[in-house]
Amino acid sequence: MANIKDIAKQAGVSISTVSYALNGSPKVTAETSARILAIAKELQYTPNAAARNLKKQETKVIGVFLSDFNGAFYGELLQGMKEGLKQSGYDLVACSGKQSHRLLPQRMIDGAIVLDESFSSEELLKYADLGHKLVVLDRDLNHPNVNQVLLDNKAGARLAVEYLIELGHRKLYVVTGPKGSFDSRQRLQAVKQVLSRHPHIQYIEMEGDFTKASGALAGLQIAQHFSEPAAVFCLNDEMAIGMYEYLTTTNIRVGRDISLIGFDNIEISQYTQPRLATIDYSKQKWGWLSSEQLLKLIAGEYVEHERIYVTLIKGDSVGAALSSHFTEPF
Amino acid sequence: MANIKDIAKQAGVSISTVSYALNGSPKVTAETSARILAIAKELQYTPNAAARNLKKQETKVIGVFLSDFNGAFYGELLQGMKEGLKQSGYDLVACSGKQSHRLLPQRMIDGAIVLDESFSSEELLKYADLGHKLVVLDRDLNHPNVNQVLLDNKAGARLAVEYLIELGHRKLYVVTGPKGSFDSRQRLQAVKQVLSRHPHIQYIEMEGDFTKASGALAGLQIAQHFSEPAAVFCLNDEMAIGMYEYLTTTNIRVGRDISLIGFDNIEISQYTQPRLATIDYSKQKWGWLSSEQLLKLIAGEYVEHERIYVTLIKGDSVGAALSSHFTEPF
DNA sequence: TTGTACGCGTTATCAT
DNA sequence: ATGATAACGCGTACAA
Repeated sequence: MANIKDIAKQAGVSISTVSYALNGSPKVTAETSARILAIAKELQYTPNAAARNLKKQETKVIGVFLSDFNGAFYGELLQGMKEGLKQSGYDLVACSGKQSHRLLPQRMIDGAIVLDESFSSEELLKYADLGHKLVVLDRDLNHPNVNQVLLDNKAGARLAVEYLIELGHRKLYVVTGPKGSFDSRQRLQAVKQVLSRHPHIQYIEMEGDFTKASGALAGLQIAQHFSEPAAVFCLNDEMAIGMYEYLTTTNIRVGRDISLIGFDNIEISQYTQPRLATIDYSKQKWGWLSSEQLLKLIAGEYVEHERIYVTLIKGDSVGAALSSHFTEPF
Repeated sequence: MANIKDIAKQAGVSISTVSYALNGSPKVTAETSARILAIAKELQYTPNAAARNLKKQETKVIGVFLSDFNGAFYGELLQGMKEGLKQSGYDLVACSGKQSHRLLPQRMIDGAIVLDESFSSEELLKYADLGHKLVVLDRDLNHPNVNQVLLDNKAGARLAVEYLIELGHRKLYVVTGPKGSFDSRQRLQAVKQVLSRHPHIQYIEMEGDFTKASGALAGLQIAQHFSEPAAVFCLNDEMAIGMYEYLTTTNIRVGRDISLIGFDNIEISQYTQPRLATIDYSKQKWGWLSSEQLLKLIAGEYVEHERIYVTLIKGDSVGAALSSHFTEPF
């Protein structure tokens, strides 16, 4: 593997001349430069990143820490991040697992975007204190070196619950995410806020973990005690899909007996019959904005926290509560 | 950010002593070592990867090049790779896009696993010639620095087609993947091999591109000209699911009018009603084996190409051709 | 154009 | 037996 020294030898010049030529500096004559470039190509020269990183104190790589690589969910997000890095000269690498955290403190990456609940906030703060630049998508973390790009979870949950209430539903199941989840906590908080203004609503909370399986399980429990039409708000689509799939194996009809709404608008949600009502937001934009914010942080620019807005997507998985229920005596 | 020099100053020793202590060398007394370690922790010392990589000529990071981050497909694969790297001291980073190819020649990674048709074989061979270690999952590439871990595509396609033929089907649609796809080519070749032994089978080839949308489109075309029960082999599940979803909106019933089989056994496939017949293989094992092979290549060990075996998963999306068709005169 | 110091950790060599 | 000195890996950038 040829290095800058080999080229210098071949060209009969000093290594600094080679470096200048390779970097397009005007300090080298066009002919010398051309000769050097030709030799570099011939020797298949590629700069050694370690040496360059060492000198420049930067790698031009940013990392994304994900809790896992599953779900069509991440695809769009990462795609958006790449979009935000286009022509910035930065590359993106995705990592998962505690092992790879070392990339940050060891400075193999110039900054990181974090979407991994299992990455503790203490650890993140430690890195931020050491000067590392971070963008977090899944927690509230205030530090000059940390920027937040968060979903407007509360607005989303409000939209969902109010939609159900408007349609006349008076019995609401909510299937939560895992205990540690920031998104789940925020969504649940908003649900409770809305419900505090509607004390007549019967509210049943069920614990899930954002997986399809936990949604199916919740569906099973609801089906077992089914007595009257009800609304179900699964705090993410994954669980809503799990419940939907379970319910199709029963007599309970989604959209008639159970009004089901999710959160995230993942790809499958538009394919269910009837279509799953859900809360939508642009994953592309989320990713794009995150990487952009990180670049600014790295550049030392001032950045304010960003918020990703959400919208309600109506779907026939949610039906109107039958008016008979209103007229029935309690 | 503290470096080894700062620690040496604090401890009143030389930097080499610090280095020895940090690396657990027996050349330093236990007390000195303990003192140094304490100071290192206090100063929150973390080695600079660039400096270490420069000296050691390795990064202990391997890269995976993917064509995109979509599809639940990659999750298990990457999970498997991580498994194969456990306790090897290596970390895994996933990349996508031509931009990030630089990580390999610039030696930011010690080797790479490639599952990206858009990464040209010429480029890969160039890197291999330069001494970089590669494992390819999506092409036939022979080079001492390249190892192949390929699916047994041909066996899978044979299983699928023979299954359909055994059930009496005499009309077969095959929906292919994109032209450049190695997997698609291999599967198609095997299909034709089997069919050459069954000249009486009516064979219709349709071009797809491995996306759900292209499967749906193929389904539309089949539905428009539907006249008699037929079998369809979509060369991946993604397309089969797309077709399945489209067909549910028509009068054509999967498993009765159209016998549908896919390839990959992705997660959704087990949830369709009726269950999608498909070809299964362990994505975990594929990933695990790939990373293991790469580690061996990097270690300079001799490795032979590996093959991932496949099995047939029967499902009610495939039904027996009605015997009436046999007794009918031609 | 060129010489050279620098970034930082590793390790062989030399001195105590 | 301990520990210090210095060379090394490679590219960058300033001074000469």
